[in-house]
Amino acid sequence: MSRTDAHDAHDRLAQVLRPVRAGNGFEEALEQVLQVMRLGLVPTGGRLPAERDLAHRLGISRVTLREVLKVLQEQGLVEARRGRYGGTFVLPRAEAAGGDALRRRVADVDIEDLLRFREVLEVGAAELCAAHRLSGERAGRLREALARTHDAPLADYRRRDTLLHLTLAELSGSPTLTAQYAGARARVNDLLDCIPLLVRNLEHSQRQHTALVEAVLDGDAEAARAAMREHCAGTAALLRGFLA
Amino acid sequence: MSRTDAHDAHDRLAQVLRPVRAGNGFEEALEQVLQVMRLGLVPTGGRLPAERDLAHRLGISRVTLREVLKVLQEQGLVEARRGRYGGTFVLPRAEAAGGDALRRRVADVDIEDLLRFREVLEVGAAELCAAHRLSGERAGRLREALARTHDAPLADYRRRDTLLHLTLAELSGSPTLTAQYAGARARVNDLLDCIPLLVRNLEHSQRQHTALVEAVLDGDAEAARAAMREHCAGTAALLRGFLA
DNA sequence: AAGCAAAGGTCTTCCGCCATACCTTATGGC
DNA sequence: GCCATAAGGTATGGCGGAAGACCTTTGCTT
Repeated sequence: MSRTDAHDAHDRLAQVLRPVRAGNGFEEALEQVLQVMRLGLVPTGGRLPAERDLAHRLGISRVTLREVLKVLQEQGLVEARRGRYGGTFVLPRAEAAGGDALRRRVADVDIEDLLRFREVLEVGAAELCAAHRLSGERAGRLREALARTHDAPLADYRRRDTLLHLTLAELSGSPTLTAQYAGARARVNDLLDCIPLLVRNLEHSQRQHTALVEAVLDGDAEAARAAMREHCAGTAALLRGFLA
Repeated sequence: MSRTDAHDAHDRLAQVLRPVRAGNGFEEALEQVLQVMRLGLVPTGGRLPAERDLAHRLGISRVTLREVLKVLQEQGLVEARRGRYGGTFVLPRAEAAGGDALRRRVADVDIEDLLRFREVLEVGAAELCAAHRLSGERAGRLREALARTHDAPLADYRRRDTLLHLTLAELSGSPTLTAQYAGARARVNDLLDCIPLLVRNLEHSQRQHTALVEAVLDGDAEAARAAMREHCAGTAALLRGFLA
């Protein structure tokens, strides 16, 4: 083994060998539940899965999950209701709520890393979808998701936007890609929560969405990729501008 | 919340809420160490990081790591040497060794998912690298990695090929992308280990590598993307052909 | 030849998390 | 109006894994 080889290998080990569990099980579970809320998969007022179910899905014990939910309750993010048809419900975000936690999370995000990774996933998903030529039912889901962003009240725009992109990721046909995108998008949403929502950007975004969906449905991979790249570049520029 | 909305959310929760720890810490650590070996980051005869160091990097205790290493020793994959300048060394693969484990791992891989995800990452990395216009030192690393695949003995080709692609991923400037690619590539290598290595494919692969690197160094994003997509499609077709 | 340093090998203590069972509350159906 | 049911709330015992100190081996350095 040459010297260069050894050097390369050493550097790479550092990149590949990552902690097998980021923090303890509790923290990871907390991140996941927060992710579900940040992605808007459970909207304000909606109910999270029952504790037993959720714990099972996350692969943790109910005791640990309840630790997580306790924290979320204390932060005023969710509310537990007892009795049949009870559950854990997502509360409307009380502005300041979680502000500290948010700022802390955002502080140690590598923004360039995130934006690049996100772009790669999104552009790739768009291209795959276009190349597949989405079948009727799937094309319908995409159109539906797009339409929902159009008649969205301002307060729900981010959520429906997220859902549109998530739909595209799903339709790419790679569950791994979907999961990775979900994680990346949750982090992007954290960043977006730190900057103002400008109506002008929103309109621009709408046009790009429309062009993107059309390209995908036309099976025009080139155009789909270009549209998505432009769309991502827009968000990226916005975030870099406000946060850099 | 409309019915459709609820339905979507339910389906998506299943995709996003994944077990917080796939198996126990031991199994995850085993996967990671195997990954390092499968990627060829530590070549045959090479030494893994010291136990204390490795355990620290993986975020597990030394006791647990030693469980992992014990298994690898029993499988004849590594050898422990005591004393100063001792360590855990990777043994030459004794053909049958790990064959069972390999077949088991391969059996429950979603091949389409993996190949799609891999293509997205690779194509994205190539495009990012081309768009960045690699600086001198970084361009040098890429050229170096390419040259190493050219004068590779057949037995070491897979490893150097992996290292070339890994270099490209690194140069994309997104650590997350690098890490994800490493994981995906380790799984791809598992699949490749199940099929014969054809010299004809290898030559073809070489030409594609050369074209790819040239495009990247030229800063021609279009060409880089096209070259990489073709390259991935080649491997994918090969794997689908042999394993489908 | 002595000894120091760096590695693997061993042991003990303690905490976190899991599994399980059971209690309490609220609602809709009979 | 009762009560079955589905949800959250509580308590207990057991085990896996983390932390850290220590022992043993070996080879280079002086």
